[in-house]
Amino acid sequence: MKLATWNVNSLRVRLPQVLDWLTRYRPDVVCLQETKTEDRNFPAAEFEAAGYHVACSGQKTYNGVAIASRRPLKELARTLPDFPDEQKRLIAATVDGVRLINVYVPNGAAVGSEKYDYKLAWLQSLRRYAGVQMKRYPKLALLGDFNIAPEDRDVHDPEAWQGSVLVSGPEREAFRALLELGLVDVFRRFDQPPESFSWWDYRAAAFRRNHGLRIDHILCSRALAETCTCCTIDREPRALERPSDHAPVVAVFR
DNA sequence: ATGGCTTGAGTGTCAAGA
Repeated sequence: MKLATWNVNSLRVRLPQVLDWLTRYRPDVVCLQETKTEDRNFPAAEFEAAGYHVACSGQKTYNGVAIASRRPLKELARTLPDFPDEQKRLIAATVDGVRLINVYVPNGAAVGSEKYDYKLAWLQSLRRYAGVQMKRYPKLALLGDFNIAPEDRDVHDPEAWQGSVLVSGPEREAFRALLELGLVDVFRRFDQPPESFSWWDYRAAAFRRNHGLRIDHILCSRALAETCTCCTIDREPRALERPSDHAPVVAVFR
């Protein structure tokens, strides 16, 4: 199984790039974030024509997540059980016995802000949900845009970013708490190029200068991680005209 | 240099992203 995650920053704008990427890379499953599309406007027909089943949870203007899968999507869930919230940031489904939890973790705006507190509370609730789901589904992937760079090597300029949102201590602790459930960051299971990032600011030629962060992740239960044969970041779509600011992350399982 | 681009909403200009 080839599994991917991609924050597309507006599915309406990025749909041609997404469909082209699906046609060329043929992932079995792709998890999308920041679709910014209400469910009634979701381009389901285009995905189905490309050979994918789709499930979405979207809203106007902000957030929104979706899963496209070549095999049927079962046991769909769209909420964190103990976190009542209007923001559409999670969608879970089972594909061929593998549980997939696709998340768009809140950005957090600035350390100490209301949005930052909301991010940490959301992550605490996610940890509880992931723990419960892992007991029920031995093969599980928690993947998406985590808006956290877990270590300094995931940051182009750790000194400049020191203590700020996306890298702050409490955010990294929340990420480690997910790993402590037994989840594995499969990207780090393999040798990777130095300065591997998944997001680059649109401004200041950040992509050209590789001024990025690694904030998009594929975390797998041990049983699933054991079958992972590679995990890579595909930088190509980031170099296109009118790109998303995020690149897809892809993992392959035998 | 707290800017720098991009998107959606909506038609002037701002919030939000990371």
